[in-house]
Amino acid sequence: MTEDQEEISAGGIIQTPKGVHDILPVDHEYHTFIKKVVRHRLRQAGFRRISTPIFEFTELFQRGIGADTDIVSKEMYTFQDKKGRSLTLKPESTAGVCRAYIQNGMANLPQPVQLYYIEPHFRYDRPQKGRYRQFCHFGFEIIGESDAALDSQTIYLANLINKDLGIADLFTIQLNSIGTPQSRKEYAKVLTDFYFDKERSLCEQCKARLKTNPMRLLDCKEESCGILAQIAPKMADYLDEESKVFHADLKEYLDELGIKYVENPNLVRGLDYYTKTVFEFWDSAEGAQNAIGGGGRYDGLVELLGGGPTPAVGYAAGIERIIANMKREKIRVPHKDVIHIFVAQLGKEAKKKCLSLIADLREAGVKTMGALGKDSIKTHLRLADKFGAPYTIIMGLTEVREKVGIIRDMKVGTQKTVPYEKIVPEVIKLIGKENLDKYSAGELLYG
RNA sequence: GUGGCCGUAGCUCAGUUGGCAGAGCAUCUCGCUGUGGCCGAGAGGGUCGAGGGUUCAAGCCCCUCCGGCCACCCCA
Repeated sequence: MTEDQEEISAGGIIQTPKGVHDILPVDHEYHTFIKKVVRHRLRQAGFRRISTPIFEFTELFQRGIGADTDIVSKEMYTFQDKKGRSLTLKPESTAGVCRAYIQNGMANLPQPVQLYYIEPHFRYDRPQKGRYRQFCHFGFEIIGESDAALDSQTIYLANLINKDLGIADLFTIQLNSIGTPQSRKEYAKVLTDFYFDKERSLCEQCKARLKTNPMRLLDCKEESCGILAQIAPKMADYLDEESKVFHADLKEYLDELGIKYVENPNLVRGLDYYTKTVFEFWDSAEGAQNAIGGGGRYDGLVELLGGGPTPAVGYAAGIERIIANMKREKIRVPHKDVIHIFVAQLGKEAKKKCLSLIADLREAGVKTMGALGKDSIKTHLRLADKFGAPYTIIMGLTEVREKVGIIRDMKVGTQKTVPYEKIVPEVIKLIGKENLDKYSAGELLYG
């Protein structure tokens, strides 16, 4: 097969590349609903929305996420622009949000700065259900203040959103503290020393991890590695005093909020920038470690990216995974993609009359469809039925001549003739004022 | 990146030891020229994921690739 053909699998028909897909109208019902919940809950809590660019300089992610992490070392979509600069499609948003915080001088805003985002992200990974090369994350960040109460708020909000989505009970909150960078460095050294003469018993991957990120050895699933992890020195014993107090405070606040969590001393997280608090929402099913969301504190990131010392905490979750879970639980979401009325017409004069009638109905907030390209009453009624319209307006030459219209109740099959100018008010009465789709963007302000 | 299962119409799937590519649903048309659903008749829609090989003959056997799913890895 030639290179050209590799990306095109079916005789000239171009398909989507591996791991990406269309979001069709039925899936947008979920996306829209989830975004609505996220926006609502975060707006209530004083967060404001931010969008960072889809691509950034590669260095942002290398520095921010960590060059040795899986994300950076093997999962990024990196390319060069025409001037040879290395750019990367964003694999996550926290680094970009911190860059934006610095670049836009947000340190001069009242602290902490609370931001949220709903954005597409990209990772070159082997696809599976709920795991795609382009995926949508929502997330939020509290930047500029350090207090365990903020961490508790972050976890609370994440859990609250899950509750609104009907999936909170499916997930267990895994919680850990990985300490300050200093204490982590010390602990990493202790671990490295512990494993020094045991390297032969480790799996190939762990041998490599030992040099890059020794804490990763703790959650390896290989049997021999697992046994060693059991007797390895514990992070908790090497936590600095500050982190210990911070973690104890956080647990106190979570208890106060009535949030259940599981302490997981082996929870590490794949991104380098975390400090102290780390947490993930894990599938409660036995043995499952699939996460729909995770986050933690990253007090060093802003400084690492060239800003001043700025503590921060945040959370992010995958929308496709949330949808997969909602579907598995047979949770359906309300949506407004239903029409109120179908306008059926016969003959050119009627069609002309219907054009303004359709416009008037829509202006009044009645969701209206017509089949302007077809010319048979039978076809029109059949379409009205297929679209599930509760009412159909029928206009023919007779009605145009008599300046009336027929309103047909599709469920009962009865119909009545009303004067043309009474059609809109009559329809509104039938649909119910409260069900109208009135669009208002709010008053514009000038000057 | 490693291993396994899978790929036939828009959807769900039959297709026998290799022998003319099928069904149900959906779509469109007609029966019914201005009245939907039900019913009946008909039509369109496929290079059987792609390419190559074996064979008189391949949806079926062999190889490669593409794609989906699952387990790793990792994460959201």
